[in-house]
Amino acid sequence: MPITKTLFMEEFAAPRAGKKLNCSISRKGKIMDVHHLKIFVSVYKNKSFTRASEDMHISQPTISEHIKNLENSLDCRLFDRLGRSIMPTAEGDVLYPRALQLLDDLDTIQEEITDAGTGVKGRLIIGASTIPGTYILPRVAYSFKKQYPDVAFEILIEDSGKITSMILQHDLLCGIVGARMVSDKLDFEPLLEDELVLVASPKLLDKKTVSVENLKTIPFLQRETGSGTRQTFENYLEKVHFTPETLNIVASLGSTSAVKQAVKESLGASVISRIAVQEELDSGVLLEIPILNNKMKRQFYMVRQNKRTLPPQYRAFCNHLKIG
Amino acid sequence: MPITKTLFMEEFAAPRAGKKLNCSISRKGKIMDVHHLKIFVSVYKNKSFTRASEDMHISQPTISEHIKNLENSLDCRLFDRLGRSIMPTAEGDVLYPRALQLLDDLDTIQEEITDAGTGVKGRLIIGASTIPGTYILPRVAYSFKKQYPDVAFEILIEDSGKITSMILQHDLLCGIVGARMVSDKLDFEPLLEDELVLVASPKLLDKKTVSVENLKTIPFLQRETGSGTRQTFENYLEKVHFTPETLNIVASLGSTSAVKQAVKESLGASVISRIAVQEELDSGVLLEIPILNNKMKRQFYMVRQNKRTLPPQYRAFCNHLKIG
DNA sequence: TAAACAAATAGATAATGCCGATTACTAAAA
DNA sequence: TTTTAGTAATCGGCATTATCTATTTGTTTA
Repeated sequence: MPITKTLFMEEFAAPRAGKKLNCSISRKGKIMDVHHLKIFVSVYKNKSFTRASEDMHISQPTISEHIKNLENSLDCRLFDRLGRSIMPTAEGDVLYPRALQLLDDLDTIQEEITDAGTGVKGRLIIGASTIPGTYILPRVAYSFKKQYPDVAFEILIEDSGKITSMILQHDLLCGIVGARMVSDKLDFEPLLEDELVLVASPKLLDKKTVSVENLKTIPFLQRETGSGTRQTFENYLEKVHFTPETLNIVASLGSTSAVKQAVKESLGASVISRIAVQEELDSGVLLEIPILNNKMKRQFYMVRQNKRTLPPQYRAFCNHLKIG
Repeated sequence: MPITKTLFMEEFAAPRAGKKLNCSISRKGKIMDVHHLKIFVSVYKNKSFTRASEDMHISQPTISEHIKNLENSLDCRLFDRLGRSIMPTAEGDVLYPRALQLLDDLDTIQEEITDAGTGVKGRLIIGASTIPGTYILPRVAYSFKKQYPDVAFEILIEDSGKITSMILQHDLLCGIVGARMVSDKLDFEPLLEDELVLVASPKLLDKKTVSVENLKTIPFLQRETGSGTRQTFENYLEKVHFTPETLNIVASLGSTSAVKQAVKESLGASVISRIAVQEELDSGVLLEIPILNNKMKRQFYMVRQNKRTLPPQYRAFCNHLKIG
């Protein structure tokens, strides 16, 4: 979504008019470069070509040559050669402070680049599907922020399919999802295991267990296509040779909490992440009904483009997830 | 004097501590140069090495090479190569606006240098001895300012010797003096002719003319050593085989107006530029006493170091003097 | 799978940077 | 004046770098 897209595309997309052929046909083709400026500054400070050459550990003829080049590219004299000594011209006097400034700016840029590559700070946008985004990431974000206070942590919750495709389109750098997608561009790294459990309101069902076959007799609530929960469930059904179409689907809902709410209101049963219903199970509002001889394990993955370089705050976050 | 010295020496003299061996032992010895940055900017804008190469009229491998160099010198990746496309890394995103800024600054410097070499503006300090500084330059300055309003005109009045030596020491770029000095470093260009006249108060003398011989009978006021007026006068005496020591010197004074005042008060006679006493001669306060068969002509010169490059406002002033 | 496209690599050549030795010039000293 | 010392410019040559074309490698699309 545009929220995150701007992160990468803002200036990248701007064509910026003007300043076209400014490097085309200059007198000698030579352009004022950084090295020239460094030498100029040294000559100006030392008031001597020879002393500048000692200062910079290069030969005096090289200094002469570079100053000449610089003078040619600027089309002016920078120093009057007076025999025993030199004096800067008006142009030299103008150039000197600017050159110092420019070299300073260059150093600053170098520092900023280094910092951008090592400083754990800035926006950290993690895409996540419902379960990790709601029940896992907030905790992780808290402890991460404590360690790296300069990071602005943002959690973007969409279903697993949406998150994955955003990463494919470079709208997002990494995410935590509950379903793998076949793509050789993406890395999926297993993070933690979850279990889907069949839950129902005690008013709807009070059986202790069900067999797979019995499933088709139960009114059923399901998630939308693209949901990792749904995909895990369907994979499970396939594995146990149960045709999903024979389920008695009473509704398709767009979020875990919507499904949970509907289950609480006895509209049907559903399979939901244990982690998302743990509270309700503990309090007895919902009932877990084990399926005979089977568990629906599912894995959450960290997903990212395998070719993209992650900024340091993202790398730190990935480490944080694996370690703590 | 320090007033003008600062013009050339201010930053020139400052050694500026710190930032010593910062260019010494970097990984590949390569330094981020302007050309690299231009190529980087083009790649970033075009989102493609190939399109950047077309844009800049160099080959694609050259672009690859330069980006690689830049990446090495910054010790980071700037673009992730994704196969068909590229995306800037966080470092690339940081570098881009800075690089644009830096290239802009460079252009600005070029413009400023050009301007410094052609723009008739800024301080214009003209050294002058008493006569030209008092009776000629103010008029010239007025008409010059009218033509070039951006010039700050300053007249520094010292005697001819002082002005000339300041120019020799680079404390001044040009001056107008009434006496030549033998030096192969200086250019003296004749500007205008003046005449020294023998003047006295009517109370002191009422002769119509005097002979050279009669001079020793007259109480005489003279200028200090270094004065162009005095030197011209002594040259004259030498030419007519008159020994200056035989003059009846009653006082040596430090300025033309001091001498003039003293003459008015009948302390003695003196030789003064006609231009400086024209008013008094016209009104009859002072009397011009021609010396038989002789005129004391003297020349004013524009003087400057022959090796120094003059800034544009100085060149414009020199032209102005010759023409108008 | 083949075709098209983009960047990386390789090998060759031209341009440039850099050096040491020398020259030319100036200023100071003998 | 001549000599000496100091400083920048020039020269010839070597080393490095920039750039090119041709090719390879890898990715995406048909």
